[in-house]
Amino acid sequence: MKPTITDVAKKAGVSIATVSKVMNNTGKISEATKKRVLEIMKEMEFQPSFVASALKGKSTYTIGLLIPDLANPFFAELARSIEDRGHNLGYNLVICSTDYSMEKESKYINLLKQKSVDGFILASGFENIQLVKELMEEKTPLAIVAREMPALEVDTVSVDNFLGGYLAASHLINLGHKEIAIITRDVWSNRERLRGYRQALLEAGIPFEEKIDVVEETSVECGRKMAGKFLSSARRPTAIFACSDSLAIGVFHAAREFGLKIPNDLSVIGFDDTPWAGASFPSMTTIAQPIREMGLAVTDLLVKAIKGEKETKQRLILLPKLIARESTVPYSGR
Amino acid sequence: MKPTITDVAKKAGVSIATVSKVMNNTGKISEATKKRVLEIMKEMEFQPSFVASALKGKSTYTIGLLIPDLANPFFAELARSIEDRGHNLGYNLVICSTDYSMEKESKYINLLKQKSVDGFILASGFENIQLVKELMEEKTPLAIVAREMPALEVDTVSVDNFLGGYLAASHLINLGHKEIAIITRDVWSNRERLRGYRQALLEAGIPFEEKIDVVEETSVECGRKMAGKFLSSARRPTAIFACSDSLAIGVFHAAREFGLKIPNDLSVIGFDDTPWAGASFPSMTTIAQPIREMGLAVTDLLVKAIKGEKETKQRLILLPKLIARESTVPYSGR
DNA sequence: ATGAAAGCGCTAACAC
DNA sequence: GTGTTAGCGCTTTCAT
Repeated sequence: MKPTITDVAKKAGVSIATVSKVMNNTGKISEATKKRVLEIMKEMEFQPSFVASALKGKSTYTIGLLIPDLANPFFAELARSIEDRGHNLGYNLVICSTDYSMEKESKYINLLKQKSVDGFILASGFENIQLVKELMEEKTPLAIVAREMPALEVDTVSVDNFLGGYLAASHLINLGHKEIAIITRDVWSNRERLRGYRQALLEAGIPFEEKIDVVEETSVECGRKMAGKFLSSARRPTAIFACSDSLAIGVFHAAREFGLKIPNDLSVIGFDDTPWAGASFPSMTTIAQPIREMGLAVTDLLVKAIKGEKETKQRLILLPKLIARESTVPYSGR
Repeated sequence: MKPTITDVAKKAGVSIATVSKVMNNTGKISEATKKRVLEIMKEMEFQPSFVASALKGKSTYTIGLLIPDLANPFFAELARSIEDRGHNLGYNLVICSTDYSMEKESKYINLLKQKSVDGFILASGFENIQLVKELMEEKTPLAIVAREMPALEVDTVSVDNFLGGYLAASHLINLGHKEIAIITRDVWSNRERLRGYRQALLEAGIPFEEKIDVVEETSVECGRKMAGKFLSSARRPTAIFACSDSLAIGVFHAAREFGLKIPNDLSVIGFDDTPWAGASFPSMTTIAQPIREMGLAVTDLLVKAIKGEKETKQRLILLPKLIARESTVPYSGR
């Protein structure tokens, strides 16, 4: 069996209290005993049990991350950056994919509470606001990322999705496009992007003709199908703004099916700047989210909350950036 | 504070032992008290603490997953499938990215052992065999996925990488290619693919001319650079087998830089069948790994081991499949 | 500077 | 059927 604090104490000829103090660097102990105990611990390969100390009310050094889908490159990257910062700060990550299901959200939250995680990071797509409120009332440390909850006083790191949509549409408008379609999804972030898109059209005096398509799922296939609808319509758009890179890839496919060349026959802009964007052909113009920075920042926020080092809550809004590549060009008549 | 077993016992007017028995459905209790206790538990929203029961030697219902990089689509997908099956069986997943570093491997293993995870799933890229041996000696439940450790008696789920390499090379050979280069990486899975490639060449009587390039990292950029070397060489290959889809995407880029059309001037085949493969242009011929099946199977194996339901260890080898798309065509002279 | 002892919330013998 | 009790491995007062 693994050695326990009692084994160490016995071997060192001291009490378990002394060993505990040495481990935690608390209380007063003579240099001599400290050194001896430390040696014995090394010798026995003693590893204190987190479970036992957690039971005494200390941290589990584990944080729960709830995201819609780990297999989605955006969330995978986000999770990775949270993992990195977490590990640096001594925390492990339990990851749960919710598939945008409120049922799973509350199931996982409850489960992780039973496991005494130190806190939660809730990522974009977390829909159950009521649950968030309950967590806050219980004073469970909590931070939100890639999502905003305007009505709640909660630490948040997000990207300005409105600006992102605005940038995307403005880019196309500046290139001379007037028939600009948008493919979006009915989730919070996409709704903001849509607002930004509308605002840009409005400012440019382009009539807003409901060239909107709402997909059920953020997938290449959905993007393809929806783009197909646009491309087969009477007045087909000269540019399409897809609210995610994978949707945009779907647009690429649809364009090929219709014998349309990107970017000459159709400009396409995506969102996220996942690796796909740079790897596609032609390479994709897109709106980059500072994913890594978001992950790092939200982890710092949560850990500070866990440690009680913070007084005031904050909202950090990072700005997206236009990455102009090859899939968008000036409009050149029909 | 959250109610404890004592609170419930008090309110129900029974002993904590009774409550415990009701919770765990053990021992003998009258239907009447059982019902009453259950009601009180619901009423108080009592959630038993995993930490406390773990301290008594029971499961933590947490499994540790060690993978090279969560942000890599292959591993993200694998992790997601493990997560799914794990959740169905009542387990949570702590994910640690090792970046192929033995140092991180042992750091995370130790940390998770302190946290009393029930078992480990070690994915491809786990290099520290010695560490695996130690875990086995300690009887820590353990399973390996997407990787083989031929010398170890350990539950394993992997894909036949040799066959994968063989399939890829054979496909190109059957298309009439004779100058077939390979871009690979010095990790276990890729070494096997290389062996398969060599075997196919051997059988076809094609002299093996060391048209091999070993990259340091599985990235688009590395693929691009390495392919560049081949394409600028005197006798440039007519086909390239890249040992991963991202590497293959790099080859796509390089080809464009050299003014070569895929597939007419150069056939390219990848490995993994990540979403990139279907989404690329032209769409990529590749070798598909049954990622999801691997994740499910390895989780089942581990959980059985944790529960002590299994006698014998096993190795499950799933077979890869050629997905023929557009990036490979028959060789048609220069 | 060190140790004895009282738990943290729960499980599992064992007694009644 | 139900309750008493002794821990699991550790932290933390409070004596000494």
